[in-house]
Amino acid sequence: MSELHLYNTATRSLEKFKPINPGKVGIYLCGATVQAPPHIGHIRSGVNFDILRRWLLASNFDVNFIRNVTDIDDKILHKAVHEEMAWWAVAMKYERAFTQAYAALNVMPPTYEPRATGHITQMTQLMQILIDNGSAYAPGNGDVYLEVRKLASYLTLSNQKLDDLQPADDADLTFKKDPRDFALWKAAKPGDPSWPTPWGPGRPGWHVECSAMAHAYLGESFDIHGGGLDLIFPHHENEIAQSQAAGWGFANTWMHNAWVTTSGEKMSKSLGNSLQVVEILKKVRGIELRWYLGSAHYRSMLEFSFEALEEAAVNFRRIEGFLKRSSEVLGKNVEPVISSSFADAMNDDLAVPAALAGISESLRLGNTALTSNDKKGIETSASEIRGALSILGCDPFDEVFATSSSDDQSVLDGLVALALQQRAAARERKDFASADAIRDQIAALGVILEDTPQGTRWSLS
RNA sequence: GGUCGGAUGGCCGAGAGGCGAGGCUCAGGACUGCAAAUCCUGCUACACGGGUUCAAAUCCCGUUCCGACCUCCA
Repeated sequence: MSELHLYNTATRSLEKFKPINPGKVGIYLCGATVQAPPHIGHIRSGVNFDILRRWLLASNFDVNFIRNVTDIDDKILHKAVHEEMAWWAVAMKYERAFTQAYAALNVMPPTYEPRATGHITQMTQLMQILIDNGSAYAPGNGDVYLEVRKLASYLTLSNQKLDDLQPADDADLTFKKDPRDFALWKAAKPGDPSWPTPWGPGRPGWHVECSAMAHAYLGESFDIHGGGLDLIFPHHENEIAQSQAAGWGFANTWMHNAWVTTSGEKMSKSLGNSLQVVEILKKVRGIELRWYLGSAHYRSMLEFSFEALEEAAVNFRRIEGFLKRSSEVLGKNVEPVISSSFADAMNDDLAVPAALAGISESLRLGNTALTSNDKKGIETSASEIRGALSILGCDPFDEVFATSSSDDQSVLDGLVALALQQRAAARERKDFASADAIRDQIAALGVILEDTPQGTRWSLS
């Protein structure tokens, strides 16, 4: 069996994964800043790292998965004014939207989901450490800044040089020692929410919450830190700066998922090209959207189109159809099995596309076995496919995807069976006109029939 | 200006010196009362120009085009 290798952004290379504590993995994923409903780019990140998590679990690791919610920032405050709601109501509204989207796509709830506003104490402690050791300064206006020029290793993740950065146009040097120093803490402005600190009332800057919360739940050093590519700079760079200036080792492996793009461009609200998860879910099921988002390699840009989405959905239904037919023929749901080819692909930096090629092969063999009623062959293929789908979070037998209640189901089963008896009788007497009429009529109601050597099977369209 | 990524068949999407990834579409065939489903066969691509090599989509040099980040971003 191969061993897990992951691409580490920090070293720009594929590395063999070595957990700090044998058998355990600590992961921190930058979750949502809850200031708008999630679009499919946000949820792709959730899906990609959920696949990582499921693979680690399947590889017998004990996974501590922390995904934060940043529930206080400039945009949330702006949105609160715009929507005429309290800032905390805005944050909760969109946090729920994210939670619903994660659930619809079968993204496992994190081990813990810390909110920034619940960790002001930890942030204050971190800032105190940084001020005490001279890494940060409070110039007296209520802000606290990190002095980036003092850090020898600053910008190593993004491989940039401090002097090459374009200084922000609006950098205010009244209090900052260097325009590139960033705010750990922002002094309270009238009307803004604030929390007391030794340096005055204020609210967190963007980056400090992740350092404080990662430390709180994962310790000074942990295994994997993840997020979108666009977080490399400044967010992750600044997290490293704060944490390492405090003397913490911080993350060993940095993983970044690529974006969902439209017309080659990153999704964003300002471009008007963002696609909300709730909108897409009107066209395909959650499991199908997940299949689509998870099917590309996590480090590759995924160029969104409705055609590609539909193609992925059709492809998934084909696999799903095989599993359902298999369970009918075998009279049971097969147990998931991880094939060695699937394991090899996943161990190679989560090479889902390569894994998918293996699923196609199993599907072909499985369908052939189904035709020849080779029960052993059916079970082997179905098990391997189900095993792969369970890691990808797309197992159609997973109870989270169950749609109708068993009561409704039994009524439906009975009614369709009645129609099938009528049609079978018509076919028996070679009255194909009547048989086809029955098929057409129930097709109009959304029930699709397929005649097989084992009899007629039906499914909802 | 600095940093990072990309360009692969009609479409989607892997690969990273040699063994035609895979899927979708399309065409033909098998099976079938018909349909559906399924299987089989066919469709041999790597932005451009040089170079290295027995061998290049892959490595090197150059070019074009596209995108991202540079303190709001998944």
